[in-house]
Amino acid sequence: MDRKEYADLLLKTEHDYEYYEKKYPKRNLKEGAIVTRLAPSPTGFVHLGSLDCGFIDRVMASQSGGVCYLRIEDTDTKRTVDNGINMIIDSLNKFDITFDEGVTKDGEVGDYGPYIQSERGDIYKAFAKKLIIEDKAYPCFCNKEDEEHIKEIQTKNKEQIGYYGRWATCRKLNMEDVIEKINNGEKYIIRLKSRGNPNHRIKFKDEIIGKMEIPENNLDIPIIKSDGLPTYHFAHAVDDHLMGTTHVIRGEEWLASLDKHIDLFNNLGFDLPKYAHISTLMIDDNGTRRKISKRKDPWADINYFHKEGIPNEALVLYMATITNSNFEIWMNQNKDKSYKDFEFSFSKMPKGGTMYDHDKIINISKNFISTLTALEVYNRAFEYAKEYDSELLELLIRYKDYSVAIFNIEREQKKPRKDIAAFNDVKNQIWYMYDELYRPEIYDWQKITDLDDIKNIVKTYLEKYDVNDDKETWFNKMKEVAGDLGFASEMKEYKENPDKYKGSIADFSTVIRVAMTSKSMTPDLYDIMRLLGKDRMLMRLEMIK
RNA sequence: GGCCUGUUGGUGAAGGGGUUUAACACACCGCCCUCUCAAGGCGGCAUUCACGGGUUCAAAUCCCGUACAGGCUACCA
Repeated sequence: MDRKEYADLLLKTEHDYEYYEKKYPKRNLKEGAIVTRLAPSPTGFVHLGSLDCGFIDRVMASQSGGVCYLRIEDTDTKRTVDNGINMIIDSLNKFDITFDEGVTKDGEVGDYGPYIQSERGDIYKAFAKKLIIEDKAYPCFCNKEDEEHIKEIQTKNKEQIGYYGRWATCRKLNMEDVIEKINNGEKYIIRLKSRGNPNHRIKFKDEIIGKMEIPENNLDIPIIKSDGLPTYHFAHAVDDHLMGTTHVIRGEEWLASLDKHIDLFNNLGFDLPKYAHISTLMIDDNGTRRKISKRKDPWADINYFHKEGIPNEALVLYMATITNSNFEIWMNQNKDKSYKDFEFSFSKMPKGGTMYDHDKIINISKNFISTLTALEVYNRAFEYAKEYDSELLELLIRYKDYSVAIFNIEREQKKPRKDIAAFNDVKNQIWYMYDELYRPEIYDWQKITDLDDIKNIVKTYLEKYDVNDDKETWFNKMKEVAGDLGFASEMKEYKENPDKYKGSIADFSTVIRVAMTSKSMTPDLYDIMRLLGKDRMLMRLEMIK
């Protein structure tokens, strides 16, 4: 039996690797264009880290005039979830991450498919066969127990752990042994026959981390599992070669397997793509840093931000901010531009580990919302309420114009109000504007706490108040009434002689503000009063008790 | 244990031999403006870049060691 027949016996394939090499031609790219890919597993949720990676894939491909495609890595059949693929596509789309090629909701786009790994079984096997024929791979019949046993001895002897060299017993099997075992129906996997020597060091340059040196791989890593599907490492080498990926952008946790990937690319005779290992998103957990996890950190799932009412755009801006530290400075100088106009670079991406900063996201969100028009805020609040707050939704529907007017207070101007940090905060900011939710409240920290005094102040003022007053008149009337009732109408006068007065104009207006809104912190009182109207204010006066 | 990576203020971080009396942002604290708050303006907030040694006229920046942190060490990705 020659090696070709031997390989055929080990792995049945429809085509050989030459067929696939021919089927997928080299890409025609313009100078400097890069090809990136996002390769998530359809496990039923999208990790914040995947979003970050997808953001970088998209942005780096776009700005170079290249291609960014979506590949689905579902070789772990135990973890794949129904509809997981659509979920990934939908989620990513919301964050402005779209793909030029690969898996879409209506089938696949592009010349390098299939883009779903579970549908590429024949391709992986064809390349594994190539390795077997060239004596660079071999079948292994060891089971879990055998490997555990090896590991135990290795640990005791303080030797390198793993399947390699003299420990790799199946490596020594000759063709006859193998054929006999197969005829006996024994299960097997295919392993790489590594010729690496860990005493040799490979010089390598990562696009982000820069120069580094790692020992050569000498482990006979599995490339085809017993279920016939490839391991991540093997699929990575075959796919990224065939699909023409120029830049493999992935999480830092993969850095440790780089030696294996280099070994694989060399043995397969493929050119090594460029690598960019992006730093892991970390969280400060009681003083120690750790990788964010979906179990412990709710925000690891990007749906969390939707529930919080944080706009997708804000999260994208946060991604941009942590991707290149100089982005934030640029953005502040180019407020009218899109993040897509910024030129991101690998060299400015963080090394090591990026701290997840929720305060920063809130701040970005607050600034972003402040740039929206009143109607946009209304629409977004509406969408949010539709899912999470039926009480607010009802009010927004019943009083649409009124609500838009509320959102418009101090909004559409050069320096807009920045009170809404996220849409889950909307009700907390404006509830008192709706009679349905309004509850009167008087606070003991107020300068004036006597109920009769308060009622008298509000009543006297409301008698003079006219909804049609312009702002200046409005304020002059307030000063006038304040003066009549023994308050200082000018702050300066009050500061000079505080004992002469019952309080300042500020104290006076606080009485009105609290009596009308039951809050001490509100937007512009003039606008609020115009929206409430005299009748409703008189009603609120009656409610004081 | 082994291998890889990192360590700059309250926080995220910029800076990779002299232009750093260490950028910027967030947070915090003052003051100003002001009908309140928010916003805005002004100012404060690291005598110092984990520690020890070395190279150099000169180090946060280069080299070595130590400590600490993280990642990987699956027929998971």
